[in-house]
Amino acid sequence: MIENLVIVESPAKASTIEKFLGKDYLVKSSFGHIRDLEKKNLGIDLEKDYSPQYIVPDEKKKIVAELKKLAKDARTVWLASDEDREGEAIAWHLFEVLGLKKDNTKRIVFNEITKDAIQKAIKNPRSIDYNLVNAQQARRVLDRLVGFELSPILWKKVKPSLSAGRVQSVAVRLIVEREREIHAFKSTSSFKVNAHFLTDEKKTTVLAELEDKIKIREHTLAFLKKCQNAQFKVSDIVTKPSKKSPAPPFTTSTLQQEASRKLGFSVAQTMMLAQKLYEAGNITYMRTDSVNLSESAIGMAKTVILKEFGEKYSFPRQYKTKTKGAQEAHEAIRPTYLDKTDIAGATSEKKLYDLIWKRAVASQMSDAALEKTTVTIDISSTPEKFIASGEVMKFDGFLKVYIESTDDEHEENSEKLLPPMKIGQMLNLDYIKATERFTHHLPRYTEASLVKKLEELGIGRPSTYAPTISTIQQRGYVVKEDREGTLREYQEIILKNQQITEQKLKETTGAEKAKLFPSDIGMIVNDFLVQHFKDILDYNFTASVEKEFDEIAIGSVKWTKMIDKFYQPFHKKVTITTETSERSVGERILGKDPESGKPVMVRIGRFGPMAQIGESSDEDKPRFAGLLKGQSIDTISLEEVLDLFKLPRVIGLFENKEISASVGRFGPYLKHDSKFYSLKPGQDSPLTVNLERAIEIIQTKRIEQENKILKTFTEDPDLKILKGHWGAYLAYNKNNYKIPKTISAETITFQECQEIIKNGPSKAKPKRGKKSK
DNA sequence: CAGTGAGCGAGCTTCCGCTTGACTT
Repeated sequence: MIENLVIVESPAKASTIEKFLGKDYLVKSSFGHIRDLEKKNLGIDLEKDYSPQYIVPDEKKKIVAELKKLAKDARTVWLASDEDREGEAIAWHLFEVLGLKKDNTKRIVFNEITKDAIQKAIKNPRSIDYNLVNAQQARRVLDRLVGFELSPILWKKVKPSLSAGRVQSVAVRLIVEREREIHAFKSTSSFKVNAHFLTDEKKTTVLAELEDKIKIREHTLAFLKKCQNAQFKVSDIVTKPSKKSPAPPFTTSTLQQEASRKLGFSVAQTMMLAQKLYEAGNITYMRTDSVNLSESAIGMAKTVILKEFGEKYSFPRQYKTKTKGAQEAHEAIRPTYLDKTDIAGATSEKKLYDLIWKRAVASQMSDAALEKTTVTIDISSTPEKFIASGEVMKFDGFLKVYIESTDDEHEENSEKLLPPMKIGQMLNLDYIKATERFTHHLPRYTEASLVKKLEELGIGRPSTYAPTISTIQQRGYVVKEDREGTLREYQEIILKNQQITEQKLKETTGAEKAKLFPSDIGMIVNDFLVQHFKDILDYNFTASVEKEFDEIAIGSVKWTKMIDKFYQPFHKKVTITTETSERSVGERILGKDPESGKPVMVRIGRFGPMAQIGESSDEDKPRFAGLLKGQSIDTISLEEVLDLFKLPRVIGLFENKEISASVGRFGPYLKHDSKFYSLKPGQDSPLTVNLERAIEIIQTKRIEQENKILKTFTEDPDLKILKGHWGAYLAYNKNNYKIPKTISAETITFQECQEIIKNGPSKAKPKRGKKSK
């Protein structure tokens, strides 16, 4: 007989709580939800008021059986799942599936894991909140209806196996629209004019910027001419105090952002490391939308700050969550023990822990006090003014520990220390430099900045940010890529020693690192969905249904009513779209082929993005060509398409044989002496690669091939021992054979090789990414 | 492996949110 059985959601949480509760309590974990809608079918009975058809999935059967057995023997069962919509539903599913009884089942909640909080919860049990449960059922059913009715339309109208959903489709939309904004963006340039002055002592320089940028070169030159014999006088000095406050401790989303900005971690990587830290007991729960810290954590932080930095640096504070739709079932992410500055583990874990520690500690520290000084400098020959600004830190406060990063890629930290100056003081001009600067488009999303945007829109939850980002990449809607920048020319005009000189310089622009780009399929699917299901793709759709879920949660709306109101018009739209909409292949007609006069178009074909000259109905067949990597249906020009039809292209002769370049099933390649040599997309293009470079590629590949060979045999020159990615293997007649571990690749004999060949080639790789049933 | 781009149609794909391992290569 067990006195008390407590069920929580996470096993790590279970073991912590067990310590607080003592031997009369057995604490177990449900490992999240224990049942869900049927996997294969819709799982919702549309004839019976949307009645959900729940099943316990196979992987949960074992844990359910165990909990059932324990619950039967327990005097009291405490359902201690999280205090939010999903947590309440978990408690209810447990109640139903385990066959619990009302009189000995108690529902308790706590949103911080401290002894006090848990004991207080035990003293204040309640019963299951069915309104909250119904809000969750509505959420679950709505997501299923949307996902399972939209996806099949895409299978019919675009491509099989695609998917759509309330969260993922909006995430893709953000990326598609940002990409189009970027393409529509026209950069303009203007001249930023910086003056470098010397103070009387000629020891320190003062950097000042002209108030307004100058649009064109001629005006810039005219301005510099005016400055040639001018005098420069300090006309005003304004000093203003300012302060900076620390950021709140981490939530899942802000942790993902900062780990990306400061440590370069992907969203998935951050979560995996945080999970490890959590399981080792080093940090609190890592999937949270709350910035709340427990009283004891605030106390611990104070002790640490007093000891490490002194009283001036301590400033305990409690933060309020501003995030849309936050459920706040947990604390913010923080070290479990704030006095622990270092942990055992891998370097990456240590780095992430350090970040979490700094952010949490800094959040409990004093504001930084700054003093901003703005100096206005008059020019005797013209009314324009130079402005020098500087910043002095009067007290570092939390900045001693932690500075939050931003996503701004073009940040210029011009705030510097200024030497002492007086109003009326004359300054000596060292030189003036006018540099041509360009406006830049909005940045492409990174994984982390996309998470930030989704959170702002109230779309998705801490537990789904990382999976959503991986889903939209897996479906091929979005790719994470680096892109090389292009060289751009800019002008610089300098006035020094009364002389004006001009020069042209070059800089790289538009380079991207680990950014999210939409694919052709991503754009086509997005356009299709936006066209036919505008309301669901609306950025405010989630926010508005969340409001309705809230109504259900307080009991003022019946959940099936809400679903019905949504589903009736939605389903009608699904039916109409299925019946009436065209197949969507993203076709764009670019113009006419100057040679034949036939129309030139691009679209998605059976094997991906392609270009076509002529209609399929024409007497002579249309001509086809695949698009190159990096080209997009959305943006490719007629010229670029016509270039594609120049392939295969003969480049020249090498060793008396022709080298030609083309694009095939596996990308661009060179062909020489009936051997193939892949071209790296982005590095060499089959349209432009020259003979010299082609020969270089062929010779490099030959050397690589040479190095791969570990051993050959005089008995049969076709039989080779090669060095592969996973070690040595045997190659013969275009088949590869695994060498048994009992035989060393170095001493293998010809006889042994023949033995291996007799046993047949190594099996083809099994299909990935699918769990067999 | 490297020329494709059509059509027929079996059987399959798919959502969002809670949670962790157990599996290859």
